Amino acid sequence: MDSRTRPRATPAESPPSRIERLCIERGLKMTGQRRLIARVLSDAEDHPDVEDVYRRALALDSKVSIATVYRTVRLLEENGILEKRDFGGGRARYDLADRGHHHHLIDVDSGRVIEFADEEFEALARRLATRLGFDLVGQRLELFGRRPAAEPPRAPARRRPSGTGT
Amino acid sequence: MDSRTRPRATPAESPPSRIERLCIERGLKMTGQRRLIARVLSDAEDHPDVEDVYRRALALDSKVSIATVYRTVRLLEENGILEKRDFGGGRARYDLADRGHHHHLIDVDSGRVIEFADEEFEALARRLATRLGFDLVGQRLELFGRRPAAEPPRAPARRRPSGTGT
DNA sequence: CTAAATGCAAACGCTTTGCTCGAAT
DNA sequence: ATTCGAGCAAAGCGTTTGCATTTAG
Repeated sequence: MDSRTRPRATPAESPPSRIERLCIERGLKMTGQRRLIARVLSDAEDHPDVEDVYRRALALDSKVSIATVYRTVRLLEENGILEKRDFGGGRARYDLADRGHHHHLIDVDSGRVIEFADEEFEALARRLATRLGFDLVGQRLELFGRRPAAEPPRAPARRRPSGTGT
Repeated sequence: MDSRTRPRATPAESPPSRIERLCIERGLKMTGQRRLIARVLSDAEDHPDVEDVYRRALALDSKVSIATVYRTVRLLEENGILEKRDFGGGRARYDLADRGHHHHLIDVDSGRVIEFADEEFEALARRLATRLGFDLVGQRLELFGRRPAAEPPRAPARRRPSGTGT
């Protein structure tokens, strides 16, 4: 609230994040909190859920409400900037849309998420849809895996494995 | 409450449903409502959500609470009798576990769900996991498709397309 | 200046749970 | 008789929304 945080005075503060640029391109009104959220998401290398984004945003500048994060994340999704993912467990996760088509392998022991893409799978998916009499308009592939027993899994990680991904 | 509904007097009422048999095998206590829910699920050829099950159960005998449906469905899942599916949209859907490994194609216009299985995909999934350094312990494949424009889709069916599937 | 975004708290939809009463074994 | 299930209503969790205030363009 005082001078230390310096809300949004100098626009030359820091270079616009990738998402911020995309927002401007699309003519979205850029508020301080949108810029903040845009940065958090641009910098994210994982698949944060809304609360992750909220926490990281607070850590950077502190003055966003979770409602705004929800609204912004939805706005970005509607504008094709973000993609909403559903890995089960209630929370929605997000990642940049322009990272291209990819799927996920979830390490069931650590909760870590690995991205991958595969041509062969794309082709197979299309073939399967066709065989069933449909045009493929979307797909979702998730693999759940476990590292082959090298060391005994120390922490089965129950609630909220989130966080680290990639 | 009165004689019309005849709660659970004669055990010879009707032959036990498949799920009821499985429950008995596993030594689960069989109450009237469990028998009822077991029948609804055994007869279901689609992927009902809890409320579907609840409604169908009420239609058959009327005297179950939705809490019991939730509890029973969870019990059955924990006993490997049911599988919980998440097709997005908040509601969990269920189907018999012993229908074997299969995947789903969701008709995005009608919400209808088509099941299919594919050897080639299974093999590919295993290969992908291996390539990433994991043992495959689970997978989820969903295709979203649209019938090639033969007739214009009459009802885009937004909320709760549920119901018919297969 | 005007339309739109934010914050806050209340509302929401699905699911779970605490507690008491009733039923299954 | 004893243990476990059922019913009901309240609570929980992630997400959305109404409304008054602030802000971007």
